[in-house]
Amino acid sequence: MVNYTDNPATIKDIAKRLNISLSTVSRALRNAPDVSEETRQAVLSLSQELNYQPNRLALSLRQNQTHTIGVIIPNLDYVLSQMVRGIDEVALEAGYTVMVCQSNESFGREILNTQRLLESLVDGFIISVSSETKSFEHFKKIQDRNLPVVVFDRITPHLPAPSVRLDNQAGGFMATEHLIEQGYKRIAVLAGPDNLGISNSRLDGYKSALKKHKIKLDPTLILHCDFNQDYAYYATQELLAMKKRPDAIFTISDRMAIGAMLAIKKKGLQMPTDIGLVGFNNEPVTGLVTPSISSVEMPSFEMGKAAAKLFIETMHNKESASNIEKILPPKLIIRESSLKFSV
Amino acid sequence: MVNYTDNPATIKDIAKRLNISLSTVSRALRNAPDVSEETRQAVLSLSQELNYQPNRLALSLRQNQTHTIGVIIPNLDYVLSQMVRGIDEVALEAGYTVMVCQSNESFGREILNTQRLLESLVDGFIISVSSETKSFEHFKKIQDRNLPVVVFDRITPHLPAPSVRLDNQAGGFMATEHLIEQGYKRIAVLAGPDNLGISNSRLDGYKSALKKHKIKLDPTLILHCDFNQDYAYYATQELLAMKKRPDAIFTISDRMAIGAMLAIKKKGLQMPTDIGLVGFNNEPVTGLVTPSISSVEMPSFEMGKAAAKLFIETMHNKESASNIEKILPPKLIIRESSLKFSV
DNA sequence: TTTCGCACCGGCAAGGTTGCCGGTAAGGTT
DNA sequence: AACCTTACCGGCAACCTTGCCGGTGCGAAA
Repeated sequence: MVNYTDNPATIKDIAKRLNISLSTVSRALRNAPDVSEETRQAVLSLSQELNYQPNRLALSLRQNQTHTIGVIIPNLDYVLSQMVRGIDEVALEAGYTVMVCQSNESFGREILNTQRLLESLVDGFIISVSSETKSFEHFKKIQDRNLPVVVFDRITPHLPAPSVRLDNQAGGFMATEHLIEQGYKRIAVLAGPDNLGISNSRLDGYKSALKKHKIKLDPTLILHCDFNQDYAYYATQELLAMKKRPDAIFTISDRMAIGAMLAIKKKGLQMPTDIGLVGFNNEPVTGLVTPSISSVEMPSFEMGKAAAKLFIETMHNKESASNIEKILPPKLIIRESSLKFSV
Repeated sequence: MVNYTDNPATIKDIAKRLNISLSTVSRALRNAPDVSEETRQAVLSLSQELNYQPNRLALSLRQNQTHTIGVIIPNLDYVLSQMVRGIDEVALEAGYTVMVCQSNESFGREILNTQRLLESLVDGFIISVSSETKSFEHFKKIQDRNLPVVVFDRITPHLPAPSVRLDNQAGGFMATEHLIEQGYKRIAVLAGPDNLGISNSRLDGYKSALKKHKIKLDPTLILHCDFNQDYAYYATQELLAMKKRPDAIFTISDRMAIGAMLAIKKKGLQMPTDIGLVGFNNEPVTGLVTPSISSVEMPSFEMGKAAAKLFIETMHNKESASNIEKILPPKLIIRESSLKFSV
C-alpha cells in the first residue's frame, strides 16, 4: 500500500524484506524457471505492494539496449507530423520509445542530431534526410556501430538501408497525365533541389507521362528551386513571363503549389481555364484555398507505421532484411485548379 | 586513430592501457583535481585516439539523472510544432534531450504517455494538457517523485506548476473589440470545451470587450463545441439559422474559423459585409483562403523557448521558482474577413 | 549404497561511471 | 626527529539488474 522508502523500490528492497537473494527475486519477476511457485507469488505480491518498477537505466546498461528509436526528420510539417504519429503508434505498441529530432533542413543540425542520438545510445534510427544534405559521412558512424537504420520518405542511394517510400514516380506520372488529359499542352514543373531523389523521381514520372503521350520535353519548363513557398512564387513569375508561357504547372510539393497559386493570381490569370495547377502531398490547405488545388495524396500516417514496422523487423533479424524496399501508392485528388472538364 | 576493440572505448580501456586506475582516468576526464598535469594529458590524448565517449547510461544510473525532458502535448498541429521546435532549441543548448509524446487529445493516451516517460526516468516534464483531460491524478505521480514540471499553453489550476502561456484574455478582448470597432453588433463566439481554461479565458476577453463597449451579453451567441473543423461547421450552421442571426463570429481557434468559413460560404453569405470572422492562432492557412481570415497571433516558437528556459530554471532551484507564471502577449492580424472599413 | 536428476536457491561478476576514503611519497615545519 | 601538509593515486562501494555457475537437499533409479 505504502511506499516505504522515499525512493522507488528496487529488487534489493524486495529481496531484503523476503529474506531471499537478489537473483531469486529477479527470476521471479521475469517468470524465469528455478523459482518455486510459493516464493514467486510472494515476490509478485510484495512488488505490487511496493509499486516496484524495473529501473530502465540498469536494464539498458545490463542488456546493452535502450529500447529507444532515434528519429531524424527535416521538420514537422503536416506530412511529417502524420508520419511521426504513425511511427509513434507502432513503436509504442512494440515497447519502444521514440526520440524525434528535427534537422530544420540544415546539414549541420542533422550531423548534430545524429551525434546526440548516438550518445543517447538509441537502438537504431529512422531517418528522412534533410534537403541540404549532400554528404553522408555522419551516417557512417551509425553503421559503424552496426545499428539498424530505416530510411523513409526522402531516401537516397548514398544511404543504403531498408526503406519505406511513396511511389513518387507514379505520383508525378498521374499528376502529369491528368493535366494532359485535361487538354493542357505546355506543362511546367517546379522541382525541388536536384540532389533530392524524391523530387527527381516525381520529375521522372512527369517525363514518362509526356513520353507516353508523345509530348516533346521542353527543358526550359523544368525549374529547380528550394522546397519553399517564396522560391516557388518567384519561379512561377519567371515561368509566366516566358514568351510561350506554360498553360499548366505541376509542383513537387503543396507549399510550392501555394507559391505558384499566389503568383498566378497576382498575374491575373484564372485557374483552371488559363492555367492548370497540381500540387503534391494533399495538405488540408489545398482543399481550402480558392480555387482548390488538385494534389497527389500520400498515405503519410501509413508510411510512418510501415517505417516503424520495418525498423522493428530489421532490429529482430539484422542480417536478412537488408534490402527491403517498401513502396506505397499515391492517389490523385482532383480539385478545381486543374479541372477544365468535369470527369 | 583506430578503434582497437569492436565496442566503444570505456574508461577501463584507457586505464588499462596507461596502467593507471579507473578513478584517475575518471578524474582526468572530468577536469577534477588530484591529477597531475602529465597523466591528465596522457589520458586526454589517449581518449581522443580511442574516440572515447562517456556512456550516458552508466552516467545516468550513477548520477540519478538522465538529462532528458519529457514533453507531453495533445498533438502536432502548426502551433504545437512551433512550440516543440522552441523547446528543442533551448533544451539542446542546455544539454538536454527531449522526448515528445502526443496524447492525440486522448485522456487515456495522456496517462499512458506519463507512465512511459516516468519509466524512462526523465528528469522532468513540460506539459500541455489534452482537451479531454478532466482528472489530474496521473500527474500526481510526477509530483510524488518530486520531479519538476512546467505547464505551457493549455494550463489548468488543477495542475499547479510554473507555467508559460499566452494572454488569452487579451487575445479574446482584442479580437472582439476589433469586430465591435468594425461596426458588428451581434458577435457570436465558437468556444472550445468548457473545461478548457484556454478557451474560457478567450471567452472572458470577449465578455469584457462587450462590457467595455456596453453591449449586452447574449448567452445564445456563445456555443461550446469541440476544437475541430467539423463541429465548428455545424455549430456555425446553427448560428446562421437563428432568427436574429449574428453578424460576426469569433472562433477560439483557426481550425474552427475554417469550419465557420465553410458554413458561411455554403449559406451564400459574404465576408466581411454580411458577416465578420476572426480566428485564433494565425495559422498560415488563414492568410491563404478567400477571403483571408483575421486571426490572433501567438508567439508559439517563443513560447516553446520560454517553457524550456523556465523548466531549466525550475530544475536548478527546485523550491524557489514554484509559482512563476510567464504570460506572453498576443497580436491581432487583421485580414479581409473582418475588415469592413480600411483602418 | 551409490549415482543421477531435479527443483530450488544464493554468490559473484559484469555493465560503465563516480564519490568517498585511505594510502603513499616528497617536501617542509617545528 | 617527529610531525604535518600537499600532491597524487588506487581501492572499494554504489547505482540496479541479469547471466552464469556452483551449490544443497531430496527422491528415484541402478
